[in-house]
Amino acid sequence: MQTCISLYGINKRDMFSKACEYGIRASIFIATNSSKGIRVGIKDVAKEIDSPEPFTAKIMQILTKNGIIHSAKGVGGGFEVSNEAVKTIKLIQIVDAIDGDKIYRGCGIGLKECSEAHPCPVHFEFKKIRGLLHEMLSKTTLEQLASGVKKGDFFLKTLNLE
Amino acid sequence: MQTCISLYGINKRDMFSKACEYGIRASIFIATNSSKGIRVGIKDVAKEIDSPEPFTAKIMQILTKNGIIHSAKGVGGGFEVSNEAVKTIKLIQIVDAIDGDKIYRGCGIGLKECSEAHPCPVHFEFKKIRGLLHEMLSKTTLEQLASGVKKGDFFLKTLNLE
DNA sequence: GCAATAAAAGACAAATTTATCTTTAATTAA
DNA sequence: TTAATTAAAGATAAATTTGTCTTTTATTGC
Repeated sequence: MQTCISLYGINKRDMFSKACEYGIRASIFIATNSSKGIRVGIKDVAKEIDSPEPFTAKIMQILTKNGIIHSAKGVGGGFEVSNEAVKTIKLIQIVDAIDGDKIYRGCGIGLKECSEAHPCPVHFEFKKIRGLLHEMLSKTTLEQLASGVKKGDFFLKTLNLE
Repeated sequence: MQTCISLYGINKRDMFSKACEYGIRASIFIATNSSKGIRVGIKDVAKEIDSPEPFTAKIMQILTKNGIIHSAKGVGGGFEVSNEAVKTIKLIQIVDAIDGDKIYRGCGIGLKECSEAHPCPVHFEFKKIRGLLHEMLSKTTLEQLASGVKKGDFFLKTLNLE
């Protein structure tokens, strides 16, 4: 008979949604190719970032509508990020477009109204974390991330997929 | 005709799952009462933290199984946290039991393997955020949170629930 | 023991997120 | 102008998370 300690995570929750994770990885991959003047198709994207193709296509549509990436139909078409855009696009724009801003603005324990005047019990500690997250997302450009991948310092998928 | 900038969040995502938010709020509420020697029933809990009663009951079961709160059936029964437990139980135990540890351990953009040796593009920046989150969750005790609520410094629900 | 109380457990349903498939529209090249 | 290519759009399906309801089990007071 055991006292039953720790059943571990009924939910297996990441910081960002799957859609957002794919969106970030895809944007970076597209950016690395755009700098070489190469447009990439949805097949390449899904293959390179190890994501389900049709779902990834949907996310590409959202990113395109939000002006984060550009798409071209037809022969030789595909996705790209302009040389100017890659410098100005920030990670936060991708997150906002897919997961919204609650992760770095909302209350940690879900209160609709949570402020200095009416704080939840974790408000002041969470403020620091949200602040750091917000700062990081606002500062990081697609170019920074893409250049690291191009140099081979960073990776967009695991080598041995299980 | 408009260029269509920012559709905003196809997902509306919080830092923690609803289940986890309810679990934290409920635990704090129970703790504030236990310190006064009062057991609270599921009805009181749901009412006080403004959550759906049956769903909250499920979460209470998880917290009970994980030894975070204690439950007593029958007349005069309900939920409580012992005076010793309230001092030792950390926020991280509630998060682990419900959302698991990926939020403060997993890769920010969903790589199965992401480490110093094989880092994703946001690895080093995310490490700081995850670290701060982990530190905060590990340090914060139920007692700290409950005492703030008892003193009236912190709140577990909004005043005007539209 | 019996009734009342209250949580546990299990089955089920709704909503959201993730994933897939098919059809349509746009573009290019011949 | 036609065929090939490629993303967009729309419909649908599966999985997960959230939420509800009913039945069972344990405890208390009488």
